[in-house]
Amino acid sequence: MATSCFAERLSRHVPLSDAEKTALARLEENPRKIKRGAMIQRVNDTVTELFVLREGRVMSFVILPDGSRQILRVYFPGDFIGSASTIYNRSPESLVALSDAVVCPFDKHALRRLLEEYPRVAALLFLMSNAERVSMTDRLASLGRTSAKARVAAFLLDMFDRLRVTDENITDSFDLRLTQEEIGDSIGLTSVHVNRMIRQMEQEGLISRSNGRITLLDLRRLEDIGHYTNRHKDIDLEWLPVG
Amino acid sequence: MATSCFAERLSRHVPLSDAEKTALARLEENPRKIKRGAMIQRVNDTVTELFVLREGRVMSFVILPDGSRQILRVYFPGDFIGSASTIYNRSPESLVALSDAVVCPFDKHALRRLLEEYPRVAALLFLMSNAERVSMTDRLASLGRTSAKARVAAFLLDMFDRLRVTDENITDSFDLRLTQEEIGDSIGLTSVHVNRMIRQMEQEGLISRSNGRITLLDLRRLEDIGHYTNRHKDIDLEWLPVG
DNA sequence: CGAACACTTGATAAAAGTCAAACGACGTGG
DNA sequence: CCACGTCGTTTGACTTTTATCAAGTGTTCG
Repeated sequence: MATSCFAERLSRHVPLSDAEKTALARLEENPRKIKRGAMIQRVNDTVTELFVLREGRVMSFVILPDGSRQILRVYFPGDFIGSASTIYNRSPESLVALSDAVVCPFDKHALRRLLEEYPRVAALLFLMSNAERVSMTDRLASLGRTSAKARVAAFLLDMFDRLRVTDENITDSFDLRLTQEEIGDSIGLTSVHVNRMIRQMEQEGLISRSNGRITLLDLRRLEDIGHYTNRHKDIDLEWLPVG
Repeated sequence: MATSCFAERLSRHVPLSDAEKTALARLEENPRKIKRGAMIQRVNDTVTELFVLREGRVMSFVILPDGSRQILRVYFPGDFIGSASTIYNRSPESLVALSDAVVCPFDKHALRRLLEEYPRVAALLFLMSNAERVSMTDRLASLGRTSAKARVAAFLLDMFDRLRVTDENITDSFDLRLTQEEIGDSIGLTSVHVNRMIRQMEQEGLISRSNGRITLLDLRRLEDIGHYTNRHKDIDLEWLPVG
């Protein structure tokens, strides 16, 4: 059976049958290498493809008329990208590789056939979609109602916990590999202010940095400052149809 | 066949078979009247129910430790509420009725059975979930990267277009039925500042008000100010499995 | 080596928040 | 039926937060 990044991710939550795994692996039959900074999808493009991200990092974002950018989500290996194009003709967001990456594009009709044949996978994707929605609402509350420092703390914790889902080795430090400008564009701040907040948190002993690697020194206090809740702990897939 | 608010909404996008309509109607077998201000679901409650909103308005929100509130979404009749509880044991958000309302609660296992029996409905729900996600990202960009005035404009347009999906009569005015504080809590502003923006937009001839009813006088300019895109126009459900 | 890029820091400006008070509408109970 | 209380809106004075601008300091990579 072909390896599948996506199946591997999903099977962390719930056991998959071999048939399901094989079907999911078919989505990743066409890996494509992408250079850092390359555009994978442009806003308003007519889109018929979705992607599984196999390696590297990708972001989705929009550019407003005044030139400012809002990063909507940072994707990690195993993530499913571009579900918006199942329902809209034109892409509501752009996709750019944040690092050299490998993405596996597949036609949206391939996804449809998958959902028809494997109702359990369909339900699982529905659930993942709902989880992503909750993740969005968490960030919405962060942007709408918390201070700059709280947003930075929450953002770091979110990246940390998402990376930890797939990488067992992470205990208290991780490579963020985002510029301070990119962090700012994710949480609605300028790079200058992000810098001030990071610096302040470093001085307070909340985090430390060495060449791009971030260490979270006081998780408890960071969670408190960021009003952060780790949602991954509460996931319950008992709801899914039985295999 | 029993009437179903939800089926009616979905069939605006795509034709449903009678069997599908009947199945959807079963979700609404237990209508429950709710008084304005009543709590339907509390954050962190163990939840096993989802809802279809039949009449009135409901909001989902979170309260941060400092007491401030972020409204996550305002729901209108025909909306499907609480999909987060399919995947989380404890509700990540609270639900309160903004007006007297009628909601139809159903067990989350009833949803699962529906998805198993009607794969097309499953796909449709997946799509609706993706549409809601895009709606969230639009608001994220609004909160993260636009001015107070832009946020108010975008918010009004969003409510306007969402109400128009189900109410043919709306041409340029609508009953918002939200306090300025609620608007502020939706878009990350204080009620005082919302008031100033609304007042300013009124003086500039962008909108007008009379006892709670809002008239959008210059849609073009409002869309421009709010960097607003009406997503409803671009929906394409050709992707769905054939009936 | 040098150009490009990211980070850092200070001075100043703009946007939005806070506090406080008054106004108006509405509904309810005496 | 009117007085009063509650709730939402409006307005002004002042404060805080964050953005903007500008100039410097690394760092990396061709």
